[in-house]
Amino acid sequence: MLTTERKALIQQVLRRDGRLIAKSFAYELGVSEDTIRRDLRELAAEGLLQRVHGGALPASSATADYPARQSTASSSKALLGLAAARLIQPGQIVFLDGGTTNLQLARQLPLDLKATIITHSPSVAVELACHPSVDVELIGGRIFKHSIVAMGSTSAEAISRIRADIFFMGVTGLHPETGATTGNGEEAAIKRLISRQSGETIVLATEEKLGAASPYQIVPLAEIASIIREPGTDEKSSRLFRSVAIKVLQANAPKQD
Amino acid sequence: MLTTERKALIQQVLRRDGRLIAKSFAYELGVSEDTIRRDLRELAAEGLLQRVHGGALPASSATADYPARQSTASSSKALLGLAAARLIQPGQIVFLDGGTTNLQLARQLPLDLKATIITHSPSVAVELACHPSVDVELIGGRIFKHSIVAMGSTSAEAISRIRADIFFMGVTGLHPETGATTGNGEEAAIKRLISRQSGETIVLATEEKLGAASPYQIVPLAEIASIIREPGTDEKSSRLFRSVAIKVLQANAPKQD
DNA sequence: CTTGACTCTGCACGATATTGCACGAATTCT
DNA sequence: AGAATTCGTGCAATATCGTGCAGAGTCAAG
Repeated sequence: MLTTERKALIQQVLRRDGRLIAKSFAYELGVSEDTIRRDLRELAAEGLLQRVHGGALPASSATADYPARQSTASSSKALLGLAAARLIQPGQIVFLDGGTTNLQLARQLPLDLKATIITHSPSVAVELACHPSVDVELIGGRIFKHSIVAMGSTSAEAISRIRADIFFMGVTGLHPETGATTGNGEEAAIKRLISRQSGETIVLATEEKLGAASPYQIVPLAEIASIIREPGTDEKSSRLFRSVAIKVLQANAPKQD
Repeated sequence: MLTTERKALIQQVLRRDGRLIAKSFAYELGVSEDTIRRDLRELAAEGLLQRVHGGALPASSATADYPARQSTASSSKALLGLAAARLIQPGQIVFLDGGTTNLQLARQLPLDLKATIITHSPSVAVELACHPSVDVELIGGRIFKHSIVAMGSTSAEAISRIRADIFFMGVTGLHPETGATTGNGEEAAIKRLISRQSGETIVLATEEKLGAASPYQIVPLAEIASIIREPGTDEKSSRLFRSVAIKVLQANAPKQD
């Protein structure tokens, strides 16, 4: 049994079961617990999993991660959402990605907007169900619990039959060289597909995502039409993106209206 | 059971139910109350929940949202949901209809249940996204805003490719002569389709629906396997349904556990 | 072919974490 | 007020962890 092989297996088990018990896994593989523990320690050092007493959990498991992010839904995301919502023209077909920022966008849609919103996020669909005039088209598929969106072949097929005018894409990183990135390979593939089915792709980027990079590339920067950033973001990075012909729009500071 | 995992579970239950009883949760997990109390204390120290006598509540922010959910979830629907959740065997494929009663059902699924839940209700999908062990398959389609479920030809096509073991169907009327009925023709058609793709169809009926009829028939009584009714419902009507070979199960009255 | 450097693995052992129980204090219910 | 829970702490048993160390295997240079 190769070390690398074993480590791959560990990550596979984590993805499958969402947990790994050091003791039982060692027995299963016929190696000592020490070896497994060593593997776990090393993988944890690389940030590939979360080491806990007794075994390991996925790095950013569905168990702890999403709700934590949910609570970070700050007012800046609402501002981004509002700025994005204003870009939508009546009658357009808009694809809304999952994630808290896009959920904010859904919440900010003008109540008199007539448009078709397509989404693979059940949360966004629920949010829009009480909007009086937009049509909502839900993409089905297997629910990916980490980010609560539909994924898999069913989703991909449904998406491939649709052409949207705008895609508001959620990312976890946006970097001049690595482009738009996210933390999951399959997720990246789905986003890429949606992006290519859409007239233009717009990224809503909170400050911490600008200049950051995650493991999986969705698309290179060239395929992104615009970036909407928070007010107060460092102007330097914006210039960097503008230099590759991307529009960088700044969300307005809060105003009394 | 890893300690970290258990703590994550505690927070999940808190988000799901809005509260946690130390004693019953300890029993549910098969650990001592001391262990749970210790966890609660530690989580409280991190500000992740609010410790109260007998158990815990979500950390302040979410507390406000609990009474809201509590009110929409009348206790009788929760009871119906619980009774229904117990009918699901591990490994089964279950189709969950939309509606508040089925949302309750989703909320009541045992945390250790391994099954596949299919639904065309984004609300149910969101609710189940934080369930640790069920797979969730979302049916896409145009969102019908009145009942917040996906409908239309896309949904019908996706449904027709699936065979489920059980279908928990929401209805607005259940009458010995008109059968199961609902208020919208297209909705009735979709429910009928799901019912015919499923091994058995089970209706969760709150008291006001028994003996009532709505404009559109979904299926005749003969195609319904069981009805789950609230405790305290008039026994006469149950006999009527039993006479056409339908099992009528009664949800248990609340018990102290 | 031999030697030496290197890696991987399993074992030993002290350190640390977790758990369940006991018991008195605090809280809630009646 | 009195009974019944629930709570918190101390404690002992057990499980798990991390580290140092030695043997086995690998590989490349000599």
